[in-house]
Amino acid sequence: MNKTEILLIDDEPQIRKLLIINLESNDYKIIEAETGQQGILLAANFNPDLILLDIGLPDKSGHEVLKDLRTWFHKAIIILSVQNSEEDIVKALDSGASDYVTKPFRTAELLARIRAAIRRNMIVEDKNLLIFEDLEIDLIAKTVKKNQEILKLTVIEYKLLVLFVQNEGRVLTHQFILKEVWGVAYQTEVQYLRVFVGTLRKKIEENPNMPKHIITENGVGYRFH
Amino acid sequence: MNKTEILLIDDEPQIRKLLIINLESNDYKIIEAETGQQGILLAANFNPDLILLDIGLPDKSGHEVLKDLRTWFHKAIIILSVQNSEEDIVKALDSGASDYVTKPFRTAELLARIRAAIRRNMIVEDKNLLIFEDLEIDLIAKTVKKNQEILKLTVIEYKLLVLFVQNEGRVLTHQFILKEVWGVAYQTEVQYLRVFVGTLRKKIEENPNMPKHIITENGVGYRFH
DNA sequence: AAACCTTTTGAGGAGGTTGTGAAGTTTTGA
DNA sequence: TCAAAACTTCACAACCTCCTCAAAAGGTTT
Repeated sequence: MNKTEILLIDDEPQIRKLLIINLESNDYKIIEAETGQQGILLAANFNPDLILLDIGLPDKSGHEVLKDLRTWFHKAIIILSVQNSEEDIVKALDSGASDYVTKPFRTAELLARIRAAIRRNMIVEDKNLLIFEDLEIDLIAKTVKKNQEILKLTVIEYKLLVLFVQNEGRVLTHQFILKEVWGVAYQTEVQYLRVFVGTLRKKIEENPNMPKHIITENGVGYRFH
Repeated sequence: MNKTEILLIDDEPQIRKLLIINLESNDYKIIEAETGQQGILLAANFNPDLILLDIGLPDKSGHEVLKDLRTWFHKAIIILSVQNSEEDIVKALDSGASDYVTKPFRTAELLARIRAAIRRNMIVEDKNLLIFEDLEIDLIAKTVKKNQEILKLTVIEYKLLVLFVQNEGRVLTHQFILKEVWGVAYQTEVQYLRVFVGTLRKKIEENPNMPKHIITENGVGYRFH
């Protein structure tokens, strides 16, 4: 039988040790990471059932790691933190954290929250490889292929495409896209969007004049199909 | 528009009041229950998107209410409690609670946990589709299909159609439609409406001369069927 | 049935939106 | 550090949407 895998991202060895003892005795398989960078890498390789993420990491803010993971990792992520500030909790939950537990935590409660989070996982199937006819987007490897050939996309082009494919069929307003890709401060810069939709179409569309993937919704925004 | 509905089961009036003010200002619709029995009844009637359940209820232990609800209610249930005992938390989570928040709670955190729980609901939830014979309107994706083919509607045409379908069977006066679609200042511009009903019919009707969806109510307005 | 009012339909133009090439500016990577 | 790549900004042509007007068709009332 396959054990449930948990990826533990935390820089403090003593905390890791404590958690590993507890988790292993509850029949979980643990993968350890000391840094956010390493954590992201291991998450991609092992595709664990749950991630325990310490928000106070040395290399990268835990919040950034969380956002990064959430672009393609759809299973449970529980935040561990010495921070108990409301702001931090709200930020983490709104970035897609499944739960937020403050250190020092009570072991039985943490285990119960892990069980609850894993129970909810069941429903979510992960979709890390998205295929649309001639297009193939691998969210883990962060690569895009058109007819089996790898395309070279810039950072913004890639973000834009991921936003589109994750909202396939839905009409996305200019403002929404700008907010998601560039940030809240850029919500009025519709021209950026036009330029980048143009370059993206040139790369992903068979015939950029007659786009079949990125459809213009006049006066509103765009829709991906 | 459809607001997210939250069922609040708590016997303390002042807590209810506090929560209702906060939740309503965040655009949720609240249903109140004072007892567990009443809560179960209202949950069955309203099928809310989330339940906030006080574990310390007078009539029935909250744990029993939780178990009862979970036999058929599969959306989010967040436990509120003055109890902070680990045993209680573990018990609630293992009985199927989505989250456990101790009183006194911090409002922003509770709101974030509510958002997180509702976000997870979404995955299971079916989409908001309106179907009228050959017509299919997806209010979330903002797309309209006729015989499975996506139609290209302008902003005004779409607004007009949504207004019609949301008032199916009802006679809508010219003034009402103009007010809703164009704004209060346009209530006398009946001609706008006539022209747009014309273009909309061309797009959605099988035979625009013999419309079966948008029916003219002479001298009054239109009716959708 | 005639007169009057309401609705449908089509054409055309004003004004706004979109796409695109190219010129600046900043960032990235060797 | 420098060159290349990526991003931002601009200008303008092409396009689309909405409104206007007018004529024709359809309904209602006397």
